[in-house]
Amino acid sequence: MVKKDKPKYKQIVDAAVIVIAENGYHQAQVSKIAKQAGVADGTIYLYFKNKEDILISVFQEKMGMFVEKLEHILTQEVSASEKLRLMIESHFGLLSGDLHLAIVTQLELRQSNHEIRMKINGVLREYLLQMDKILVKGMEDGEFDKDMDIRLARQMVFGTMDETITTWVMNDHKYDLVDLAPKVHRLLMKGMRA
Amino acid sequence: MVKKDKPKYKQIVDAAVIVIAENGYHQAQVSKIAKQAGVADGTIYLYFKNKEDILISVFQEKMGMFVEKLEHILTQEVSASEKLRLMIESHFGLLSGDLHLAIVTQLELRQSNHEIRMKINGVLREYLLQMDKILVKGMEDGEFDKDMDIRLARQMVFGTMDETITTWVMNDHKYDLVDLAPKVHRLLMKGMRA
Amino acid sequence: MVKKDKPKYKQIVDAAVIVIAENGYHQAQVSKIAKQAGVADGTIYLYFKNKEDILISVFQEKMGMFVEKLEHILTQEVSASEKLRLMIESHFGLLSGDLHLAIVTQLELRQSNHEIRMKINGVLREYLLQMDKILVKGMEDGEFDKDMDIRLARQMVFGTMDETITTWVMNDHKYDLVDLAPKVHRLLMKGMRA
Amino acid sequence: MVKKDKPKYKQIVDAAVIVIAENGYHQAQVSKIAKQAGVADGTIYLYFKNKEDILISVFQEKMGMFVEKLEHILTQEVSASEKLRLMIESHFGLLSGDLHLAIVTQLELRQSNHEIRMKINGVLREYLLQMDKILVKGMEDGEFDKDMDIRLARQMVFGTMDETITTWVMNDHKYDLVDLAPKVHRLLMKGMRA
DNA sequence: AATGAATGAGCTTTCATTCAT
DNA sequence: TATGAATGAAAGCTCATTCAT
Repeated sequence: MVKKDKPKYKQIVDAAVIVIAENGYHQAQVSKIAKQAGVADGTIYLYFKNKEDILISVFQEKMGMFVEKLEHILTQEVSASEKLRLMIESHFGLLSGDLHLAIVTQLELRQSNHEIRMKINGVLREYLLQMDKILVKGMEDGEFDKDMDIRLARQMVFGTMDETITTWVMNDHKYDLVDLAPKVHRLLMKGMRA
Repeated sequence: MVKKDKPKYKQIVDAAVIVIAENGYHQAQVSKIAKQAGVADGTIYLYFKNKEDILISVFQEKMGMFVEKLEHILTQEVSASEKLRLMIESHFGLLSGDLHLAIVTQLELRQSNHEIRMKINGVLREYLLQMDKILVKGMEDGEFDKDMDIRLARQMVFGTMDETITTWVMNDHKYDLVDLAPKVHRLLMKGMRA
Repeated sequence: MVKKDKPKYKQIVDAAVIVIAENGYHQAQVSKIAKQAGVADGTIYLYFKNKEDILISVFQEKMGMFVEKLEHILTQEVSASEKLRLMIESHFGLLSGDLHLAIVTQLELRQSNHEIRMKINGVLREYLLQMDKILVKGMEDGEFDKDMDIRLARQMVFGTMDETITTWVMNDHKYDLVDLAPKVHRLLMKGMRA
Repeated sequence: MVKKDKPKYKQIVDAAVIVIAENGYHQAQVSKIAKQAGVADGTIYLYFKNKEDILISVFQEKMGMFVEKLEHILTQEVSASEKLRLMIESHFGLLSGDLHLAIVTQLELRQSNHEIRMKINGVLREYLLQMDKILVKGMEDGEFDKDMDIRLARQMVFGTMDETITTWVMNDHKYDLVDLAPKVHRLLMKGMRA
């Protein structure tokens, strides 16, 4: 049984999300995370190399949920456009359902230093690669414009989603994020349609 | 002559950009900025209230250039689509021409704490308001889809640009950013066209 | 076991007395106190909220000895005049026995800022209240002048003692302070006698 | 014409008293004193060696008034007891008439460092020497107890006065200080009477 | 495995003093 | 004489990490 499977590992990761969301990135001290997790400060270091390792693990563990959902969507027998819609909806849905997580990924974790952000980007890459598969499929099937620059298209899709979520978080979740999914989908589709 | 017009004010702001770009946000100590600016540590405090004030001033001073360019574009007698193209080109151009600034705005300044980012967002808002004017104009003139949600459209435009620039910065400016402007414009236009 | 009972608490308070006495109030840096106490700088902050808290604690801990002695004297079955004598003798004796403490209370701690001195005065008040009990008892028993203004009498007693001790400290303890107690007692008694 | 006679010298000393009284010793920066005096920071250093020199000068200039009054009292053809009464009354009167000065001498200046306080004590000595003359005269004339220890008596007189004034200042001058003079005189006289 | 007391490096800001004008 | 912009040394406090128990 590896460390990641032990109950305290997840306990600490979840505690980190809560502490960061409630206190902000710069006020999320290791001792606070330990207290929230119900363990001693020193115990943290039996499961994580250092504080940075906790933060990256938070992103890995949680991003994993997004990748899994996306992989599931990819196996479905529907059009690329529909897959895109499902992805947006699922992405918005996951964050709507965990406000702490939304705050952490959209606002707080972006305050981390260069090195951590680079490692986070490594984790994010996997998600973007899956996203690319939808775009490629759509172009092959003639649903999306064959002349699209894949990278630009991906940046538009991800940039639009990201900007939409961040605005929603910064407006204190005043409106329903998932309700926006169809509109965002339609807007993006118009841009990419063949 | 107010403080902002004195040569040392700009000297320190420019030094801050260089130091933050080269050392990262968290390694940009006041003493480093002072040294780069060629003044004593204490001199900084004759021109800025505190460190936070330096960082916000960096954003204000530099963002000012973007707003000015955009205001100039808005006065031109061209179509909304053409204005959008000019905006993207000008935005990409300014950052291409100052790699330090690009690093600072796209990566480093986002690591600042909540309070500073809120103030930065205040400055950014002005830019987004100008951007909205282009979108509204386009919708009124029948160039852009009259049924667009302005906020979503703005998020798509800004999100796409932002994501494109950040990717470029994180890839060490390996390719020419301005060259991407027409493609980004075309992609966004397709999405917004009437 | 509360913080005040832990050995390091007293260790740090005692170190503070020595450092302040030997270096002066304004040269008593936290790092010096930590070094003298044989702990790390950070350890100080496990036992004290901040530097101010150390200084107030010094006064509280040490003044506590004076109050205890005085309370003991008050329980004794002797005349008010004799209690006054015992108080003066005991007060002079405690400071004679700890020259560092004498310097700190008579000279250095008075250089502290307004806020600290106000808190110190709070501690001192308890001592003065006990002192008042002696004066009231003496007036009730007909030993002291019944028409005395209690506040003025207390100011004479405390002012004379304080001035006597301060002069002794500033003269580098050249003579024996306790030897002066009977004379001071006689002088004060003459002033207050019925 | 020496520096002390120039108008700016007194201007700065008076400014210092006001600034210290209104802001507290530790918030009385040189620049604040300069501003209050209506001169440039640098000008201060044309009249005073350093900040310490300003503070000592404040005490010298103001204490001079007390010594002059006392010298005048000494020339009068009255009993020692009456001289003592005049001294207390005049001392209380001068401070009652200049609340800023009272705050500065009784509270703020005592926060200065060891060195400054030593120099202040030098100035004070002159006053105490004059005070001794009254006590000696009283003992020679048989008004005061011939067996008194002069130093102790002086400490009682000065300590009582000082404690009385400080209490009055700390109680925000709620009552009239000069009104207390006769009572203080009577109390001290009882203690010293032959 | 778990604890938590102890460590100590690191940084912003103030302000007395100087000196070129 | 007078100015005031510039200087730069100095210190309290935090918190990630360790390690003896």
